[in-house]
Amino acid sequence: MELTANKRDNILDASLILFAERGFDATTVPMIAEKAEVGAGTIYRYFDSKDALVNVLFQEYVKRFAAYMIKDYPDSSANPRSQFQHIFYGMIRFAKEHTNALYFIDVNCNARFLDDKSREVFQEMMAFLYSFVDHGKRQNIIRSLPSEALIAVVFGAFTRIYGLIRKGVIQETRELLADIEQSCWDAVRIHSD
Amino acid sequence: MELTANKRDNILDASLILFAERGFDATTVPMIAEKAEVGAGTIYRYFDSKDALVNVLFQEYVKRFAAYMIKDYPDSSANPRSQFQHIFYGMIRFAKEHTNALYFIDVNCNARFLDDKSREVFQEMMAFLYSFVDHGKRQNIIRSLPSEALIAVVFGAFTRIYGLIRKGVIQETRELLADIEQSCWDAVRIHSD
Amino acid sequence: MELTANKRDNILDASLILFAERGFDATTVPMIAEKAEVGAGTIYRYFDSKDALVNVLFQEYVKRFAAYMIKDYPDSSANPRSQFQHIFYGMIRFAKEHTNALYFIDVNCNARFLDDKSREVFQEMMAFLYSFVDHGKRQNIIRSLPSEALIAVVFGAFTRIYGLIRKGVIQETRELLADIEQSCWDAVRIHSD
Amino acid sequence: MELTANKRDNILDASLILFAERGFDATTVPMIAEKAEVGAGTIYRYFDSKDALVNVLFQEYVKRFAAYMIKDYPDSSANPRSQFQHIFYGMIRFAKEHTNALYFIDVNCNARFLDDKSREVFQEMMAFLYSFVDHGKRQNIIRSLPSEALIAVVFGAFTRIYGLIRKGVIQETRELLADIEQSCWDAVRIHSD
DNA sequence: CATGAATGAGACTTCATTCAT
DNA sequence: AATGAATGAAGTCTCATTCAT
Repeated sequence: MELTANKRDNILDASLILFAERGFDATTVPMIAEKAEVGAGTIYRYFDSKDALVNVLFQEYVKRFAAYMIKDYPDSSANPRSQFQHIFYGMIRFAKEHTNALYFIDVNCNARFLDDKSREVFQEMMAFLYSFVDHGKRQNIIRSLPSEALIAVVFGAFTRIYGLIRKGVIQETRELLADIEQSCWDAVRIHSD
Repeated sequence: MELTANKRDNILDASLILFAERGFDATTVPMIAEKAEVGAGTIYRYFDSKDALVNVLFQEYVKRFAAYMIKDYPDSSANPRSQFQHIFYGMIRFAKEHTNALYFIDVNCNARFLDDKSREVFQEMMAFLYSFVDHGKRQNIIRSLPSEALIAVVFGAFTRIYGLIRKGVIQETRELLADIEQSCWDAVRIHSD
Repeated sequence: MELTANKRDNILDASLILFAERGFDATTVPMIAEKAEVGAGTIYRYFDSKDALVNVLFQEYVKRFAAYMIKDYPDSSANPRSQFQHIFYGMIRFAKEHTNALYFIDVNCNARFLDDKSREVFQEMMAFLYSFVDHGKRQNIIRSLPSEALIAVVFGAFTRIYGLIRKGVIQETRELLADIEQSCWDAVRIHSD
Repeated sequence: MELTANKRDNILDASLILFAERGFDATTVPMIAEKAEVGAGTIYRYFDSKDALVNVLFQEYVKRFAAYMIKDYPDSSANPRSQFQHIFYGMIRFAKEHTNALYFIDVNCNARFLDDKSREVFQEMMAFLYSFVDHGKRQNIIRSLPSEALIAVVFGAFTRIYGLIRKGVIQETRELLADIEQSCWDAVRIHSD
């Protein structure tokens, strides 16, 4: 009868689009229901509350995002430049496939509606990035700024860029992405000149 | 009667703090009234609606932000490096004095509740940045990426950094800010090495 | 297949417990289904609606209650004292075997969800009690108060007592029940002293 | 502008009528609002929730009920007969002035929605009745049945009678009330014959 | 027959806005 | 001019009932 995999996924997909477009508070449960093509009550068969829904969504995508970056990550013997490239292209792949998700994570990673589990999952992902930055700093290849700041610079720049792509302001070409990658690397690395 | 400048400013100040802390939709008019120490009805003497209030707030701070960057801006004969520095330290001065405002502008610059006037004011500010970037690109000093992308990188990085400062994660020292400025410049400039 | 008599009885049993514990409006159909160990939809194979269910339940137990009192009832030549005793011990037997039912009937005998049939069945039972009271009043053995009032006194006292027993506040001993019976008889009979 | 004392009282009055007529769960907040002639939202200016409202109502009337019985209560040197009469006529006065309240207290004194405070207030009232019963039992004037049972008999009978009066089934005359009082006293006293 | 996922009407509650004071 | 009590539209969530399996 249903062509789509299942209703739970429809609800999550619809939520992601709406939360990214309008924000959590401006998105109503009936809006989600309509876009997911389910009854409003159905949402409560899959999620305890609107809050629970947004937390599940956050956790699922943060985990997936982490997976994109961690998969095939060069081991610690690799040089930070190639590690950075790996991470950055993982971010790009994730952003390409889940454009709204990246924006959603970025905007809401400090939201008051996130529960402990969500914060924990987010911190785990950040921990991975901290370890990369620390490694690069120890090798005198990455600037000796606070790790949080370095990550913020790259993450902030990257999500902004994908915001522009999402809105169609700029075109996502292989060349552009390579340039942005270089630009971000230049922002965090130590320059010899 | 009142010792404070006036009620209108109290309302704007209270709104800014709450909108930055909780977001527009999660902030209620009575919350604003309480923090502003006025009656809820009083807010409607100064602003037509909650929407009108947030638009006035947005416009006032965008204008002020622009003013910080534009004031004493080196003329077009100056080199892009010093222009960038001027702009960046203008952003820093604004962020120092109006921490919440910067975050508020950043998060809401695409919000659905902004009216035409707000979008226009924001675009005016952006236009100033475009002109700077274009100038630098013509001189082969700034990378030949889309201007929107270059601005996004700097703005994204900068607001993220101030988010961390606002939350107390990192300390705002003269040294840190200089390093961040250099980092952002390295992100947009063309490298000779 | 099933060891229990049948699903219809399971549903009625579960309903009785829940309606007595929580009341009709605070009992949900899924609650009944769970306690009856049937699917929620199954309830609608046996009863047209939640309202129909509660009416069937009410009617079945009122009829059974009446049967307990009427069975072996001393004929009209018997004296009212022994008739009263018969009725009272019928009530006790019913209450012992269907504690929840007595409370359920008592609380809901004027409920808005009862249909005409239920009211009729209840009135039939009351008619039997009226005839007993009238008989006793004609013999100057029962007080010349309105029959409704006399029945209310005994019924009110009795159900309250069984409420206490149900909750475990007092112990149901043969002696206590005899005392209560005497107490209730003293409430309705004419005293010679 | 308003002729009625105030809206809070209107809300409590309307609630009492509806809770008595339909029960707590079958009464909706808009129903209360309509009967109280206030907006639905107004109810929440005076009470935190529907639950809070019903608890306030319960406590207020239980306290008032206790006051009716306790006022001018004959001291412990008085005989139990006159004490009983005092209590009973206190109940009658309360029931006359607050017919719905008595029924409401009676039906809901074990309701799941009552909070600790409500149960406490109710127990305080019951404690007064226990002390009367115990006093009478010590003097061999009241039957040596559990105090809970004796109170239940009188309370059960009395509320049932007032239920009939409320519904207009029987007329509330001075004579009837005197007879009922005697009847209830006969139910609890020790008989010499 | 039996099930339980799905539904949507309607419940409780919040909050932007009005208006009598 | 300033207030805050009052409002009711609209939000989140529940649950009696249906129906495809």
